Amino acid sequence: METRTKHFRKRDAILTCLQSTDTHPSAEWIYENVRQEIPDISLATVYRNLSLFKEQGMISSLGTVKGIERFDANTAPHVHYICTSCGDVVDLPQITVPEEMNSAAAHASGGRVDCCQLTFTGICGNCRE
Amino acid sequence: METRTKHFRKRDAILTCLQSTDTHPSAEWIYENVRQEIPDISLATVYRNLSLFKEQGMISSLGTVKGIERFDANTAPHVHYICTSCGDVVDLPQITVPEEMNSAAAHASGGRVDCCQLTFTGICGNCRE
DNA sequence: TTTCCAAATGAGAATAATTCCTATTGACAA
DNA sequence: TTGTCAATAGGAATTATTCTCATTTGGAAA
Repeated sequence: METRTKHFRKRDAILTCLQSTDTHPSAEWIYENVRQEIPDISLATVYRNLSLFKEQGMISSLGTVKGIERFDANTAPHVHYICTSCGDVVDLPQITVPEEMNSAAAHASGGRVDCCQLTFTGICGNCRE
Repeated sequence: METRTKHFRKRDAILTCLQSTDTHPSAEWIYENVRQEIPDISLATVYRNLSLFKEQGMISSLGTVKGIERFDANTAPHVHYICTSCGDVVDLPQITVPEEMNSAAAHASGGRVDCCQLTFTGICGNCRE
């Protein structure tokens, strides 16, 4: 654990919170959680720092689920399963996108490929009862 | 071309507009385009019918690009390339997700898989100059 | 034709996620 | 202590999308 001054306590708390969950949370969720330890944190700070982290490539975003952006501390390429009923997101580490698909995509698009997202959607086991 | 009564002229125009482009447009874009032929159409009608079409499975949504939802008349599974600079979306029909990945995802998640989305992001040829 | 009904719509208000603005605070250097 | 600058809180502003409701429309019954 690096020695950070009080100046960054909140910023660190936001990152730590995201890193310590596998729920791919929203900004609001992170806000509520960090608030448990740091009651005077502001939602704007959460948004500000999340977009800062994202810019720096320290975290990634899954895009929006039901209109709300979801974040992920895992920046390595991996596959997601999203339940369209409850909105839960889980990783599917068993499945990987073959490397040659990336170069195929770069070739086919004529552009540079920075990232690849494979997402399955459906109804999860819980929601089907 | 099915015989629809005049009652559905605007609804049809929205669907036709989406079907006649490969730009994966936003609601706003569709609104502006349909407005060329039908000046008194309202943005609410565009949103209303797009979500109706989506519910009925007649169209699909790519999710949001830069915070704006993008639609697609092609409901068959296919791969997209999104430029993070200009926001353009193109299809990559050359690339397909092997069928066995779907069943693997269903098995790994323990849920039902309804759809699978593979999206590559990067900087397109135009934006790199 | 005239009347009636339900679906479709327009216009603008309402909502909600996200971003912006400004005054304040903490850390550090001079 | 004083000056500076980054980080922040709090709330206002923004903006895509949805909602409300009065109105229009086309079609079918009378």
